Amino acid sequence: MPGPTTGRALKTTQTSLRILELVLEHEGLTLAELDGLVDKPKSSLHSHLETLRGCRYLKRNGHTYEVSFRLALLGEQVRRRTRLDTVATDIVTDLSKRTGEEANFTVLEHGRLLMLCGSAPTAAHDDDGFRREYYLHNTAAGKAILAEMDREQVEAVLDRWGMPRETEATIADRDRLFDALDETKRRGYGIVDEEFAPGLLAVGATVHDEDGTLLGGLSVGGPKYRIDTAQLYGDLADAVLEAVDTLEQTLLQ
Amino acid sequence: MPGPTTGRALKTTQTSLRILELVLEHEGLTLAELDGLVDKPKSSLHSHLETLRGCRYLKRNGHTYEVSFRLALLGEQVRRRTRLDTVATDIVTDLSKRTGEEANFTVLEHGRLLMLCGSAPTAAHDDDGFRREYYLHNTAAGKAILAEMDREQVEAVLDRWGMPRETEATIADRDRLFDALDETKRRGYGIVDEEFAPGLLAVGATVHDEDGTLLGGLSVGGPKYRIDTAQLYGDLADAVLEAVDTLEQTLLQ
DNA sequence: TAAAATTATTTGCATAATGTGAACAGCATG
DNA sequence: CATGCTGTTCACATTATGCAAATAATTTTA
Repeated sequence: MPGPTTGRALKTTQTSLRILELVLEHEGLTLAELDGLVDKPKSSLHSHLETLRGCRYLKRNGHTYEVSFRLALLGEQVRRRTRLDTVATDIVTDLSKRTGEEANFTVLEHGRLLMLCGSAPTAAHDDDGFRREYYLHNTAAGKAILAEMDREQVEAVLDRWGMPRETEATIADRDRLFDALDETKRRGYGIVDEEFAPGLLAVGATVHDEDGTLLGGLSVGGPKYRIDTAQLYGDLADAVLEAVDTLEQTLLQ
Repeated sequence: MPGPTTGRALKTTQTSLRILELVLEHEGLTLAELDGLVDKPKSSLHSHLETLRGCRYLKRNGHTYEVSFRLALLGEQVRRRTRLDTVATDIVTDLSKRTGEEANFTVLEHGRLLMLCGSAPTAAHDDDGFRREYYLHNTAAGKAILAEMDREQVEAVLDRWGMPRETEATIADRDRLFDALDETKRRGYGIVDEEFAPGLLAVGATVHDEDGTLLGGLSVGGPKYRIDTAQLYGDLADAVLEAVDTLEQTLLQ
């Protein structure tokens, strides 16, 4: 599950963090329950849990472990560090109002998209227990991002995360994806036609740093019964590209 | 720095997490800079950093490491798990409006108080880089909480966290603290008179679970020039106790 | 442009720290 | 009172980590 690292990966840390995430995902676990989820002896799990507790990442009520509120505070620190969050929020709400559809801003990290701000989490399956974390191959913004990477980078992303099917329409074949990405590149923005969720159409485009670094993506979408093709490639696409522009402009102030 | 654990503490995990927190605190660090902060060889630090990156807790731009946004998402998961957050927010704003002073709700965790919701972080020194994390011995809610613990538990808290001076008035002596706690117990709520910040008066009381477990504290406070003693022990104290009551009532619905 | 300095990364080795399973303890249930 | 269940401890084997020095990559300086 942990990704590639330069140098030597510390397995102790890896399993500790995996356990932390399991506790978060399962909203409180006992040692015995964890024992069923992880292939390690109880005594090892015990050490990890108690170490995480000692470091104030976990706490316990009786026999069940829970993630500490401290994690929430630490997380907010991360948000506060950047202007990105507040700036994007305004632009996303504006984009949503203008188009009448749901909009969101996602950040590219480790080959996934994390929703920083936007409408309520979409219909996506809660596959990793977290929501708000998306693949690149089946999202509008994600495809726009992949289209900007060179083949090598794309392969690296796919190697790490695969191409899980979300719907019937999800592109699960590398060659077909590369074709789609060529098209995306020519077009200048990404499209998903029910590849992410049944009945969902969306447009997405990439957002860049002041020095051209890929930050993430902006996207709008809605149900197919409300949006037709002309709109998707027309008004909606224009709105997204315009929003990207204002966002990038605002960021370099 | 890590606290006591039952069982064996995993040092690898401990230092990994310490490094994570250092990166968060210092808003991006290079390996070389970290080398100055932690007493470990560069090669070890490298392994920890890269492991944390592999697990998507850190990312890097060039040579500087930063904490991933993912931590923000994980943190939000923690908040979303509980009703406490939303319920307390309403009551805190109400309390603040009624009294005209700043109010906040803090949660007890690992012998510290974490501000879950409330007015902007108070004038406290940013001693652990995080703000929003308070000691028990020099806060109104904290003293109310300590007053409910038995001596053994109080000693444990003090052993772990000490009694750092925040101001001249901060109680830095155990015996004097225990005297103050006896008084607090009789009174039914905690008071700080410039012990937390110069010129700041505050009242705080404990908040309990549906089954009587200590959850945290609610408090109101403001500058000395606006609040006199009669008010502090009168209207303000009453307001806090009333707010605690509604909060607890709402929680068990 | 070359040399120097600064940074990150790799590697082999010694050893400490972790993984392991079995034994122990603590608690509720029947 | 015994029987399950839970979590906790322990001694041992082994592996994974810490370490220091060497290498590589990069930037700075001359």
